[in-house]
Amino acid sequence: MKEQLIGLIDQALAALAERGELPEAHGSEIKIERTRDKRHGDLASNIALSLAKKAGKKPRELAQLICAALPESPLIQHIDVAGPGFINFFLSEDSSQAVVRDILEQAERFGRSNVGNGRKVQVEFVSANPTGPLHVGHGRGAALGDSLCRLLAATGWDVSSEFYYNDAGAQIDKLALSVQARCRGVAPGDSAWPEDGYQGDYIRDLSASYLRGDTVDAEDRHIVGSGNPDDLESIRAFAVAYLRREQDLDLKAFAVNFDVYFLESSLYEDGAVEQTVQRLQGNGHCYEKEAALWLRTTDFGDDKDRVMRKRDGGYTYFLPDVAYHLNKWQRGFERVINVQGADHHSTVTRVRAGLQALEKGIPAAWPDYVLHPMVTVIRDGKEVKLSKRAGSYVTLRDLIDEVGRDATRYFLVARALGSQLTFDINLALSQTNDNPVYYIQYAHARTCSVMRKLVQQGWDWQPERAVQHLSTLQGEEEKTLLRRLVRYPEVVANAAHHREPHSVANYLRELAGDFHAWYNADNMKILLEDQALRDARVALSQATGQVIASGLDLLGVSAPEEM
RNA sequence: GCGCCUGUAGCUCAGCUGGAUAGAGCAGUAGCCUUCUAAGCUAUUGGUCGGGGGUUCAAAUCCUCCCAGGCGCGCCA
Repeated sequence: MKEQLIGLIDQALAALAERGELPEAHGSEIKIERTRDKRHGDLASNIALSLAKKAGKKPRELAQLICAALPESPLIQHIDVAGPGFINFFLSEDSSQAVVRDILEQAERFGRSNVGNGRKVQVEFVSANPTGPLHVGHGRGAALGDSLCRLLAATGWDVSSEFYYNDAGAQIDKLALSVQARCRGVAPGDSAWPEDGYQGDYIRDLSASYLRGDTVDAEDRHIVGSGNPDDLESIRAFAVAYLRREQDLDLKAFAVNFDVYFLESSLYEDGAVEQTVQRLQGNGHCYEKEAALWLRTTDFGDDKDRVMRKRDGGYTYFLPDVAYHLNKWQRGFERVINVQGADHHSTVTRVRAGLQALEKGIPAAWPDYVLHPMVTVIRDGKEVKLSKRAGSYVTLRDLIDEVGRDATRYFLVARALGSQLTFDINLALSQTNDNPVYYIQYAHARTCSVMRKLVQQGWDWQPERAVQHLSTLQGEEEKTLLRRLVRYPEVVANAAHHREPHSVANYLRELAGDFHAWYNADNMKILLEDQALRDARVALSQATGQVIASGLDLLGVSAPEEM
């Protein structure tokens, strides 16, 4: 739609240039925008304002000239020059009514596009350590990452979702020691309790399970606890599997799936970590200092150099991170998006610097990061503290159990990325207008209810017949709803491009509002005796239901048929 | 101290990347169910867009300096 209008304006400008009314190479990009106010038409261009100076004419005068030079088009009903010199386009009714036909024909494909053109993109998210259950912060990452995957897939990308499983390193040692201590009856606070040990109740449950000799069936591993408190290796393997299984269950309850689980330990096993060190040293970006091996990341924009190999010979987390991202690059992902909590933002420059030092031709801004601040949870107006170590804790699963998956996902994804998110449990539980999840789902359920009632009354409805009567959709509320539906493909495309799922959530709330307003409008009834009117209104209702269902699916929220 | 993020109605937040009179929901006020789901609708009150300066036809949006809050600045991840 926009492209077609831009084409028309381009033709007009060329015609004016030919007549000498405009300089030949105006060099201004033609922009078309959705108007905010209905009185300004459907679309508007500021081209006359931005060209006025170069043309040596007053903006309104220039706008008039452009309008006069615009070719005729069936899309356009009429054109206005308004305000300081905007050109407002009022689209013909046919063009907005036609969206109903498009939606009914394309069904769930409506709104999808192919800008990605089958290119590969990887989205890494959650990537929680197997040292405890997932908390609400992970939930935000999961909701964002999964929605982002769906948006990218809807715009033609070949998406692979990945969970980086941090099953090696010091945190895991700490976990194993904490479990061992519990096995031996040592409790947090005792003198024998390991420093910085994990204190949560789940550690106690875990050790009891280990001592019983339980079998753990996780996604990728099956382990039997030996029950021997002295066997730290056995404890470690059991604990990792046990917590892995817990996280699998959390993610399943959240309806989040990953295509690939990548184990950090595999980077050690196949020598990738060692090769990465050698490559970095070979490239001359390393030096030894105080018995540690450093990478000169300051050569690549970092504010200080980083240790790769510690004095004790172990690697810092940073090095496997670089090896991991090299692996992603070698797998052919030209585009990688890492979704992380903002508390990890210092890794961004570090990982990129490490990749640059490899001298593999990786772009300096690769990979992309989506960083989200952490989540605070409030209940009854009071904050619920999150602390894994201390064990007072709102897990993701607690939240799903209490408020449901749909509400949890919606609230975690509906806020702008950069904002600190306050999850209000009471709000998520409320079943009124305050709660946008129910508001949107209710609109969808109503469209389904209309269809059920239609069948009950013995009428039939066929999309092919119905679309012939779309011109009867003349009410103000109907026009508003149509205008909203027309926008859906742009909303999806923009949300994917800017990596902002929340704009889909906002759009759906507005769409649901337009639908409810129409449904409740004076003298408005969908299921009328008059077949032409009934056909058209059912078509509009069905189209709205389809777009709501598609949009909710992008957020991972269900669209119930009745409530 | 340095870096990143945030500041918009009493509250929770949008604001389509520079456009026209800054918008929703909640809360407040006044109305709407013998009619397709009232988990809904209609009307209405409410603003120095944190503050100052700058850029231009045009700034909540871009630049700059302050103020306030969050996060980070480990041989932790």
